[in-house]
Amino acid sequence: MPQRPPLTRARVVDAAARVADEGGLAKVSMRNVGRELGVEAMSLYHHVKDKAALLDGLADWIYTRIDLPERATPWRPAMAARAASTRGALAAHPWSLALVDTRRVPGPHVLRHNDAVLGFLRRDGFPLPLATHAFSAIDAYVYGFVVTELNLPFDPAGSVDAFVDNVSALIPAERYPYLAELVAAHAEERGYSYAEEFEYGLDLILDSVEVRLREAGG
Amino acid sequence: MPQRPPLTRARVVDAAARVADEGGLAKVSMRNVGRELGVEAMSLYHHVKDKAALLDGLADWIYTRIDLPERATPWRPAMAARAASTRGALAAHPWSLALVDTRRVPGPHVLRHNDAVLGFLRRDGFPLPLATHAFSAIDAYVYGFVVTELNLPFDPAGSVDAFVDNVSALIPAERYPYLAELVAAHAEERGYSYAEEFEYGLDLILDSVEVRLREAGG
DNA sequence: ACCTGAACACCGTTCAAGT
DNA sequence: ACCTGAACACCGTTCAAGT
Repeated sequence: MPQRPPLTRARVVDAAARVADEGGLAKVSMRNVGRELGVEAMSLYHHVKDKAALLDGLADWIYTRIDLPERATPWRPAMAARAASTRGALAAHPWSLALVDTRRVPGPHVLRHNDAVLGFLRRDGFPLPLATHAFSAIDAYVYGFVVTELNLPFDPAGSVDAFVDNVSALIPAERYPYLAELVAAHAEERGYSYAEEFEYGLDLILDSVEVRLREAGG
Repeated sequence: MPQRPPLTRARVVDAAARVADEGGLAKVSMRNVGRELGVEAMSLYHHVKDKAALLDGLADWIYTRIDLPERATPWRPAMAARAASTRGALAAHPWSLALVDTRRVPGPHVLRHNDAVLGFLRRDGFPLPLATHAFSAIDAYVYGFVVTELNLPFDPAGSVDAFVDNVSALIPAERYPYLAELVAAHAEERGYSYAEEFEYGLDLILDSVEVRLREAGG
């Protein structure tokens, strides 16, 4: 009786995702992923060509965590929901962004996702060029937002007090007057939320897309 | 007589940038950076705390390559120029994006840059909230655009023919009809340029920002 | 076909030792 | 104060050997 199910490429990639979730991308080594599966590192080479292929697998894996747009929804809330889902998945697995950066061969889940989004817009009346532009702009914005979000010098879910302490130590007002003004304003307002910031920027894009769609007679 | 100038933190970071430019981020090891400077790896530890600090230095270094907005320019072309300069710097040093992802402590050049941009908008009539929103949205878009640009399965500077060959092999039309349609359209048009795509998306954001600025009485 | 152990050429980092 | 060499605990990957 086999103590463990046989290795497959999918099981190897899943294990790598678990290792990355626990210890970050730096901990994803052939040896560590092997250990996660109760197997020697060298066994993995029967299922992935090399470590680069394993990372390609991880880059595709994250797309299994992103919802596809639902057929019945109008395009604007559908795109907003997709953007939120993408942001959530990338933020929940912070290692994934670094991979999206560097992988050059899109995996099957990436292709399926992109095809679905494009199809959704086309069936909802977008001319092909506008669908392309909108898709490209929204995706760029979402990726970039998560980059800056993960890169914040404070925990966005944390308290405003901690935020102020943390940042004002880094930002002397004499040297960076406008950044200091910004920090002070946020400290006063107390309601600053990065989630709101996300939606504000997304609406800037979607507003313009809506104008262009009307101009195109959609 | 000293054969080489004494090590400094700045010289160490410059050397690391050279190593990254030549061989990618993976080649940036303490040993390789040491070799670039004609010095043992262990000597670097007198100038940077550890490898993480060296990477922090690299993440700040890229901002020395990005132009600050010029005082006399109106906000819209100034923001467009800054976006283009940022995109150019990140694309010219592809390793830099992966670092912006993961570093949590902004360096002095990052702070100076952000302060300058914010100040530019404020002096040009932007209320603080709108300046913040615009800055955040533009930066997210630029970062994310470069992510997808570097991630393209073809060389954006290459020929359209190569692009079509490359992509259509990856994208069977039966499985990905909308992606296939997109590829076919681009192949026909022949003029597709990722530079135009960049500006189209940026204009989506800037158009909306302009509307908001007028509403705010700017 | 699938898994393994030893081996090779690398890592980051420590430490005691040199100047 | 600054640089070094040896050492330690890691890497990815190869290869010949096992089942």
